[in-house]
Amino acid sequence: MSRTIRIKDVAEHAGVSVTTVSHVLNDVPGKRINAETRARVKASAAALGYVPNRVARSLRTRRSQVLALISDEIATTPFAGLMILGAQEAASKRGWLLMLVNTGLDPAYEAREIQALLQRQVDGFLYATMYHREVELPDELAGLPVILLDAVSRDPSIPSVVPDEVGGGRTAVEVLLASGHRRIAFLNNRDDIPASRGRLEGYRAALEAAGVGYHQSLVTYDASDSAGGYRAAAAVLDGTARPTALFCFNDRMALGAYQAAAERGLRIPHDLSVVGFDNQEIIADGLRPGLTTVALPHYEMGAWAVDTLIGSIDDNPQNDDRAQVVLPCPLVTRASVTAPGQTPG
Amino acid sequence: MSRTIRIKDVAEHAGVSVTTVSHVLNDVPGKRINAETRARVKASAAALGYVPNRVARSLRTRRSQVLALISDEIATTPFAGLMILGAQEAASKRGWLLMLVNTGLDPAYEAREIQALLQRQVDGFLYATMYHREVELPDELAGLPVILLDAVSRDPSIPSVVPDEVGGGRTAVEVLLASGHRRIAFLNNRDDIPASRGRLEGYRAALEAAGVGYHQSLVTYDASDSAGGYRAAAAVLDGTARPTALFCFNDRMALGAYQAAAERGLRIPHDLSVVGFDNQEIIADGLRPGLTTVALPHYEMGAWAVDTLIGSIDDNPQNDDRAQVVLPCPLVTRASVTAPGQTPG
DNA sequence: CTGAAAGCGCTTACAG
DNA sequence: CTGAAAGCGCTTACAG
Repeated sequence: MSRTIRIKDVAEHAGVSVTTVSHVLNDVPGKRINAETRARVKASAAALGYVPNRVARSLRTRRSQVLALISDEIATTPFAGLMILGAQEAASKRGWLLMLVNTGLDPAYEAREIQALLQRQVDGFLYATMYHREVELPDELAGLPVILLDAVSRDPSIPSVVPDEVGGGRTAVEVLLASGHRRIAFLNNRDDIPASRGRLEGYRAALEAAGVGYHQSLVTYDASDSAGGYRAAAAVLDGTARPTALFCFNDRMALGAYQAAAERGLRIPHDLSVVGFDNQEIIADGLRPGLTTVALPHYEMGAWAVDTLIGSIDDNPQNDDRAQVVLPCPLVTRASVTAPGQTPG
Repeated sequence: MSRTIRIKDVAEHAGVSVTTVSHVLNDVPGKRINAETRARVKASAAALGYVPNRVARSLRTRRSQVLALISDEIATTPFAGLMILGAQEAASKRGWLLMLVNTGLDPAYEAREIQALLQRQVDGFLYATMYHREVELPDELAGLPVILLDAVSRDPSIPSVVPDEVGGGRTAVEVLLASGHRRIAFLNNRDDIPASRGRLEGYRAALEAAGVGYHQSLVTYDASDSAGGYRAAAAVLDGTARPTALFCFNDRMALGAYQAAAERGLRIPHDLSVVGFDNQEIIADGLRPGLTTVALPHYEMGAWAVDTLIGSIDDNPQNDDRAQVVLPCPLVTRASVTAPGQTPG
């Protein structure tokens, strides 16, 4: 283990002061430094293998250049990865680092974790939930730089980014309408959450815009998993006026709907078109035929949150960017949608 | 913003020296401090809302109490969450924090990220891959405290933790054998990776231990996704001597196998038993019937790696714990296995 | 049992 | 264009 090289060592090696070394290595603006000196300092730093000690710098500047991502349940959804990845890459691009903390929905534990983060002089916080939820910001975070990620607060002054559920619902139904479907069932999630409310609103809006009547009997509510989708699809498929297409609250429900359709000898997409939501590759790509679905902008939300958060920390403490932002949910076309058959049930 | 409280403020408030404050707040062992003084210091710290500055402490002690988790592709598998969660919770339990970094399999980028971590004085590294792989430790990490997570090095001196693929394969086949199956096909992954080699070895070992002959014709190789499973299952199911049970390399292949079985009018488990691998809830729980499968110990590997890494950092620099460790893959029983039918094909 | 003081490795007014 | 020096908030020999 070679002993660690300090800025002082570089200064001595280059025959300049530590001030000068600091200035050139940090490219401090407004400091006019002789080109030859500058080159010499850089050469010395390289020769000695100098690695700046950022914790010393942090102590002095009171800035750590690290962000904390606090999430309720990192592991419960496969989406976590994309959101974290978006945040991490955005941070990395700007030379920031990301700490990760999981609260497990326990407020006392959460408070302790935030305390630990604060002790490390973390500069800002991403408060994330693993599905679009309404949350209250924990007291410990009040007044600090924070952005809600895939979550929204009732307090509109707290910046947040969430998916455009309404737009996504519209998109899903529009692709079905465009293929000629008129009897489109919506297999909704029975939980009263932003996603179920928003997607239903999008469903209605799309129908209305196309001049297609809205029928309550075509909307069912069940658990947002495969079993729920199976039950909901069975109910709607066995009803009196069978729909020609299904818009499923999410891909897991679509998985169940595929099973219900198969049991009834209905072939997708010829006998029944299906659109999902979430774009969970493992399902949407794994199903036969591939599931046309609406993607959630997890990567984009993570990246947006970090960019905005760093911006508000770097630029001005009170940034005007702070707002409740909504990101679009794009359609991912696979093979589960086609025109309705000649002889609808 | 109230101005920040330093240890000096606590000392003045309590009427003692900063040395004493530091000693009582850190419970420095071997320091006998008057109980009354101790109480007074604690009361002052609480009254002032003192929050120790860990970066100052880090600068002084050269220890950050933060670990870095470097992974190749955080977002590519749904497992990432559990491994990260295991690592994060283990770290948190000991008062450590976790930084997260993604390399995207780009060595130049990886080198830069490691550099950034080093500048922050990170104490140790978890080098993780998102599926069990053989890796070479990047040069930048050589000589530093590091543990390979779900990855193994050819260099046995580099500690690592991976799943027991062989044991998992055995377990999967044993449950089938115990139900009375003798013609068990193995739908293997065609990639030459530790998982495919290990699970095949487990398959053979289980057959041999049961006195059941190994037939090459019952082992197929295909892509490790749903389409691959579909093709592999179709091939084996349409063959001359149809198996009564399928052991699938992973749950995604099992998903494809379910589809192939359904198309052939084969009911699971009555006409065909199926065992998967990975325990991807979204598939294993979403399928009808639920898929009996073998779980990968992602949470446990993450926690083990952190515990061991912190242990080796805290205790002795050169710990004897360093070894290549293998963790068991437990069976998760659902509903896809039963005794073979009276009239096997 | 308690304290004065050095020092961790930086940045940054300030001076020249 | 360059440098001497203070100070960020801690910990820790060392002394008493």
